[in-house]
Amino acid sequence: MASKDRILRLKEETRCNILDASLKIVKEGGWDALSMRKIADEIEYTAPIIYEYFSNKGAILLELTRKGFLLLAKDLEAAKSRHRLPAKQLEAMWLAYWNFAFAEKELYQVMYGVETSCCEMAKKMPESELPMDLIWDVIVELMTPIMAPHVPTEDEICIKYYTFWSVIHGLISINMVNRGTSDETNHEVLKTAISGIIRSITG
Amino acid sequence: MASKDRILRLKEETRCNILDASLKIVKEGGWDALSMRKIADEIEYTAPIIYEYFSNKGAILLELTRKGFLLLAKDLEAAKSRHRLPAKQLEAMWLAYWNFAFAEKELYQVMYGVETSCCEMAKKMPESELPMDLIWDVIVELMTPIMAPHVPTEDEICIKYYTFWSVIHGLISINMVNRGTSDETNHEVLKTAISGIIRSITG
DNA sequence: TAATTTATTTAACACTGTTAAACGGTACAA
DNA sequence: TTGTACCGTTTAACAGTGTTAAATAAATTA
Repeated sequence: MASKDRILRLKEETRCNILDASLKIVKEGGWDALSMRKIADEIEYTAPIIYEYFSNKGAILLELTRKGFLLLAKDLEAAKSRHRLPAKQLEAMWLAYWNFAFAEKELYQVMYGVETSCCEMAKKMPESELPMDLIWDVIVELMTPIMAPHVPTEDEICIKYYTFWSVIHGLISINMVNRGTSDETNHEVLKTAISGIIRSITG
Repeated sequence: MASKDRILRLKEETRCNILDASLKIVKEGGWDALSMRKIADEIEYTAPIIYEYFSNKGAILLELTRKGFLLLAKDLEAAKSRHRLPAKQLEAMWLAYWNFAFAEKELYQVMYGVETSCCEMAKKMPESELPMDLIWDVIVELMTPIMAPHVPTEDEICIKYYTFWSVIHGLISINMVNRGTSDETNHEVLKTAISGIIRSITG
């Protein structure tokens, strides 16, 4: 009877090994590098054995995604527990969110659909800077008369531009990946965010 | 000699056809559905001739990406030209950016690395709502004492949450696809954005 | 020890991107 | 006209992918 337990324990262990091996491969070579045969190699089995533990490759990704959400939630709770004031708690939690994204980059990618393999492309393409240049100019125009005769520095413009871009691109990707909220909420977020940043420039 | 021109014109046309066929396939079945053989089917050729026009599949994606940036730039310029005041121009341009993302969803995805195939996963996973719930609670706590005895509505909380989330997730994904800036700028954007939204709550 | 169940692998299928070789036809020189 | 060089195109193949069914090895049970 005890042998049954031992076997079950072993099965649970190799299941865990599969997940660990997967994450290891992804961390070494990105999500494109993850294949069933490579996982099998890593755990010193052949590929079909994996299907005894996961119905398909997607089930592995799903399990890693779940682990990611649990880990993130743990970090958020820890951050919250370090403060008493809600304002301080919020600040700490979003900072923890930020840190998690880069500490567990691969998990964050699969959790929220951030594709990095396409980044090589736009890097060597001058056209990719066109949108930024166009908006950059208008931000400069908006800042200059206010601060006259002080000319805004690169950094000052940069911060404003990335604040704009982040909130809008963020809302877009959230909606594309997860179907965020209602259209009304989206436009409310958009409008108040944009006018808020503009106000922060014009005083 | 004119036949040379005709041939060159035909070559340019099939090159264009390849790009059109690719975009058509992607719009019908997503980026995963795009394969060299399907493109060949669409233009009524066999796969290897595509390599006469593009060195590899990546070159096709790159060309579509370039088209996307040009199209977006055109939209931004058009939006700008419709206003005179820089503040109004900025507002219109970011709205145009937003509209472009959904009008040319597939192009936006490849331009900025937005992965949608993973969205099926997190949908049926209760853990994916854990982070939101944790932060949601703190936002409620932050809003309640201010508006007392008025209890904040679902919508009011939602707007604040998504504003937070958008700017932070946006900044994260922008940095992951390697279009980000310096660490100092990042943290400046983060800190000012977070404290700005908190101030917009606490008055 | 023999039979049966379980664990694991081998082989295969249908895909993928990509390349080399073969084929068909056209253009041009002898 | 014939031969040859070229060009466009296809066929065949390779290595890789996820996945499944069948064959085999190992362990357990009778």
